[in-house]
Amino acid sequence: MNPLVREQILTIIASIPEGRVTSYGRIAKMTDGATARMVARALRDLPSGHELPWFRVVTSSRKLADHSGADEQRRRLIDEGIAFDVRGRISVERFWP
DNA sequence: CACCTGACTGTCA
DNA sequence: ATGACAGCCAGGT
Repeated sequence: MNPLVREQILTIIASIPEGRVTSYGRIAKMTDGATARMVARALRDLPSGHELPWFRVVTSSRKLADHSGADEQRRRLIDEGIAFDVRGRISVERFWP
């Protein structure tokens, strides 16, 4: 994918405040032409040891995306004060921007 | 080149 | 509310 767009995606994720989340689609719209799937791909391809708060990216339906790191993601979000309702959804007030 | 596969989404039954 | 589905499109086979 276009390296500039990739950089935009990572920069946006890096700026998500602690205790807040945002969706793949929202991030995509903030970039110059990326789609939600491209955001997902960019996250999947992250090297280990990076500093990005990847766990603050969730789906538009306010749930965690279906992937192998979902368990860790849930823990890390709970650790920073984000609550999940009985159906595994996050309150809209937690969304950023 | 054709076809398949997703860390997704908006729409609709 | 909930699930199915058609768009989506870069990468891999």
